[in-house]
Formats: sequence, C-alpha cells, structure tokens
Amino acid sequence: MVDAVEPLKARRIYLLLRERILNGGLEPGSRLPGELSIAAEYGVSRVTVRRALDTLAIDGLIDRRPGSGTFVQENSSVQPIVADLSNVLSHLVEMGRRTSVRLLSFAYVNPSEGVAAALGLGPGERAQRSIRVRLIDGAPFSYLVTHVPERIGVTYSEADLASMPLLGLLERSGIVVEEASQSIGATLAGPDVAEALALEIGSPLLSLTRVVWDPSGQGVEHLHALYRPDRYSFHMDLVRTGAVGARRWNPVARPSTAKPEPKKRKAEGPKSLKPKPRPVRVSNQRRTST
Amino acid sequence: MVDAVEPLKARRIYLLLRERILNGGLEPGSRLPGELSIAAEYGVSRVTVRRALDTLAIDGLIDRRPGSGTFVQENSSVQPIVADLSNVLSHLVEMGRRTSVRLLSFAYVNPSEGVAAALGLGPGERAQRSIRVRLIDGAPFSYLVTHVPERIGVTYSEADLASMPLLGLLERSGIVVEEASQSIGATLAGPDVAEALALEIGSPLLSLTRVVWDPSGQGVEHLHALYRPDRYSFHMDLVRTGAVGARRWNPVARPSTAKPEPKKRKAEGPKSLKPKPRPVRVSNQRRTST
DNA sequence: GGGAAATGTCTTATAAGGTAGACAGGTATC
DNA sequence: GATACCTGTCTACCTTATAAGACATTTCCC
Repeated sequence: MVDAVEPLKARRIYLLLRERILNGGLEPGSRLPGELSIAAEYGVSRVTVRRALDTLAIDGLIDRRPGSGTFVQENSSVQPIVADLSNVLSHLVEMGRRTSVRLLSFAYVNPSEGVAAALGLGPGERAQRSIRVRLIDGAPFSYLVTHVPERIGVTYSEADLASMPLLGLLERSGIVVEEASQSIGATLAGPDVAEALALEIGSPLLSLTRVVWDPSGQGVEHLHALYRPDRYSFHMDLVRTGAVGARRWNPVARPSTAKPEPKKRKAEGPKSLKPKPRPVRVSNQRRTST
Repeated sequence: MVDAVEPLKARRIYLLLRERILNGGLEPGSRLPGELSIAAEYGVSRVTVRRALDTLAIDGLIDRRPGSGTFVQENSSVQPIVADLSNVLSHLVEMGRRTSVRLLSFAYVNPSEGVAAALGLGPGERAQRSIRVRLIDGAPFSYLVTHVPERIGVTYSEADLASMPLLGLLERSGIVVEEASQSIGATLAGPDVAEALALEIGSPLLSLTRVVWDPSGQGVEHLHALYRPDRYSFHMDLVRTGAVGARRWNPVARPSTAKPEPKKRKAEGPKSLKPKPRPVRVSNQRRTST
C-alpha cells in the first residue's frame, strides 16, 4: 500500500479543505485564506487551488465573493434523513408514504454463496433477487439489493414490491419475522450504484447488510443496502448500564412514533445534537459526495 | 451527475476492485473478469485497468496468471473487527489490552461551534482536543478526534490518554457517564487521515460522531471517529417486538462478555453471516461491495 | 479617492495520465 | 491441434492536470 504516485493535487487540496471546513477549525461564515496563501501553504499553483475551491463551491460548502474572499457557507451542512437504529425497519415502513421506490431489477436467480448460506438455502435452491432505489422528494438515497427464498418470494408480485416495503409484504404473506442481524460498513460507489444514486463513481457510501429470520431460524430475507451518507445516516441513543467494572452501553428503545424526551435535561440532550437553530451552524456534519 | 473532471481513474478502479475483493462478492480463488471486461464495465481503457491491477498485485490481493486470468488471492479476506453496537464503548474497553494507541495530538483549543454546542460549552470556554489512532496488531484501524471540556480534561494527563481509553479516564475521575448519542455515516479519507490509517487518499471510511453526557445533561465528551471499514464494522442483532400494525425492531442487549446464542437455530444463526468457505467458486458477482 | 487584497479570467508551456490499437505468448477447452 | 481467451508488452496519440504568469474587476478600509 505504498502510495507511490502523487497526482491529483487538486483533489487532495479539496479533501483537505473540506476536512477543515467540516471538522476542522473553520467556522461557518469565516473567511478562508486567500487563494495565493493556500497555494503557498500547500506548495501548489493557484490554478490547482481554484479547482479545489470550484468543487467545494459545487458542494455548496463555500461562498466565493469577488473582491472579498471565500467564505464558509452558513448552512453548509445538509440535513440527512436520520434513521434511528433501534427502529430502522419500521422507520422505513413509516416512510412508505413519503418516499417513492424505483424497481430496477426483479428476477429469480441462483444466489451467491454468501447469500445462500446466510438464508440457509440448499445447493441449487433459487432466490428472488430484487434491486430497488428509494427516493425522497425525487432524490435517490438508497440502493437496496434483496434476496428472498423462492418459495417466499412467490407470495407477492413484482408490482407489490414496487409499492410496498418488503418486510410488510412478508408479514402480509403470513411470514413471522422475529430476528435479524445486521452490520454496517462503508464502501465506494461502483458504476451502476453511482448512476442509480446520482453520484460520482468512487463516492463514499454507507453499507448495511441484514439477514432476517423467522422463529424457526429459517432465513427469509437478505438485504444489502447502500446509502448516500449525505442523505441518510444512522443514529442511536445509548444509556450506560451495569455495575462498575462491567459497565456498558445499552441502546434506548423508543416508541415507534417518535416522541420527545421523557427525561429532563439541562444543557443539551441527546436529541439536540443539532440544537436550536442559532444563527450559526451545527456540529454533526454530514459529508458531501465528490 | 455533473461529472466535470474525472482524474485519477486508475486509483479509483483500484479502490473499487479492492473493495469488491475485500468486502464484496468476489470470493477468494475466484477469477476476476478479463481486463477488457473491466475496462468496458468502468468505461476506461485497458491500460488504466492494468495500472489498478498492478497496485492490487503489489498489495498481494490478486494473482495474475498469463493466459488464465487474474484471481483473488486465497488469504486476501481479512476479518474485520466487529463491534457490537449495543456495546461499542465497553467493547473498546475490553480491547484496551489487545490494541495499542498512538497519540497524534494533544492540546487545549477553542472548540469549533459545533463541538461547543454539543458539549454545552459557553463562549470562550476551551476544550481539550486529542487525536489518537488505534492499532490492532500494529495495523491502524481507527482515527479518533475527541473533545473534552477543559475542567474535565485536566483530571488526567497526556500519558494517561495514550494508555487508557478516554471513557475509563473520565469515570476514574469521578465523572458519571450516563447517556450518549451517536450517528454513523460514511466519508472519504483526506490526506492526514489517509496517512494515519495507512490508506490511499479517497478510501472509504466509516464515520461515527458521539456525544456523551453526565446525568445533569452536561456534555463530557465529543468524539469524532473514522474507521477503516475493512478492519472495523458495526454489528447488531435485532428482535421484532410490538403488536401487529406497530411492529418494530429492538436491539438485543448482550452481556458484555460475548456469549453464544441463547436461542436454538436451525439453518444459520445471526453469528454466521459469513459461513464456512466451500471449495466452490462463485463466478460473476456483479454488485459492488458490502 | 486611493490602495491593498481578494476573486475572475486569460495566456502559454510542460508534465502527467489516459486512450486506442497491435502483437506476442501463455492456458484452457473442445 | 485448433480455437478462444487471457495476460504481458509496446507504440503512438490525445486529453487533462499543473505551473507560472499577466491582467481585469470587485470589495473593503484608510
């Protein structure tokens, strides 16, 4: 993993400045150093700096004022959809009306080894694979690849899938859904995903893999989801439990309909990570995509 | 998709392929598509694909056999550390002995507005900022930027921070830690983070922002963490609860010492998402990485 | 008003990255 | 053995990124 080559200075400057804006010391509304200063600081030409600034401007992170300077945009942090982790799925169920779905693919296939094993399928057993894109206000934010055992998949139609959440379809079909296991990672957008989510190839994505079982331990759904981190992120509240020496965090399970805090709070509560809209900006930045 | 400029294709292809090998559908031992296929798939020339493959070969991830093809190296899939989400922090506490820490930065600074607001600091109040990198077996996997109110930060030393988890230090200092709130997203590695984590610039990262409060609602820690997704990921088990019509998922709180499944299971349990590798090979995996 | 400093817009030149194609040689399959 | 497909290698050409300036225009401050 030797980095060898040293190209793409503009991108490097872009990422560097973006980091400084998002997490670093640069406050919203403050002025960046002049283009010549930045160029000198990083040892590149002014053209290169300008290219980086161009990208930042497209991202909406900066405001360039001729004669004055370049300023950090006030509202530079776009609010992503926030999914409460203890409630991910019903969250989507509730969103069913506010979001729309595009069904990109629907077929019965021989699943990959990983999927077959996760669902507990025997060799040669087929699965229904669907690829969907969810949009909110017309803007795509998630790319979902689901696998369902064939015998379960046939209980609903392609049209059903395009209009209802998959989990709802399963339960409508009498499938009892009891347990699930999921893991969260990050990855890059490949060509097809990038196109479906209106992103550049190589943009960062949140990835979630989930397997859902019925009470008998039979896998009923395998989901591989990719989310645009600027439009979707996971959130959870935790409470400290356990005796000293064996303390740990437990997630707070909220009622499915989001309610205000039951607890009193002095300064800033867990809910108010993004506190009252002062004339300033807030901490919990979300990254933009290239 | 405003593509504008699109440089550094080789590196991008490299990262995408690497992602597919490490987390995606490409099984060890399986053959990659031909160089021409890859070139067509990503819309680049064969030379560019070869450059990416060259780097992958240097990384030891692939094995190129003239006449046959390019194959995924058998031992290429590194098992990432899996953090149970309901237990993230104590997980780190337990890991305290197995991992090492490099303290990159330690200072008292005027925090950014976002951090100040999250911690409930008044104007002008300073915070201790530390930047640490955690390594496991000498390999870095996380980049941690923490802010602690100055009056709390002074209760431990710089050396303490380099040797003990921050949360442990806080509790040792008598701080009662009760609630936390965190959100998870994804981003790209900037120059400094890339170097600290031994990554290429532009590699995908898991990002976690957490704020911890004491019982009075006073913020005691603000954490901004970046994780290498190939070495660290979040995992959680969920159970379905609630009456029909208001069903939702609840996280399963496990004992802090990881125990085996209490439940019987027929086919595949939640633990075995990545089951035994069979001697078979899966040929064409289209989807991008996990 | 004048001047300093900032961005916006050019130009010219060089370096680096990427494209297109051809060809050699290996490997597997029928 | 014939064939198809693969990697390895090379050449020539094109496009893009970067550098180093010059110059105009705007804004702000004295």
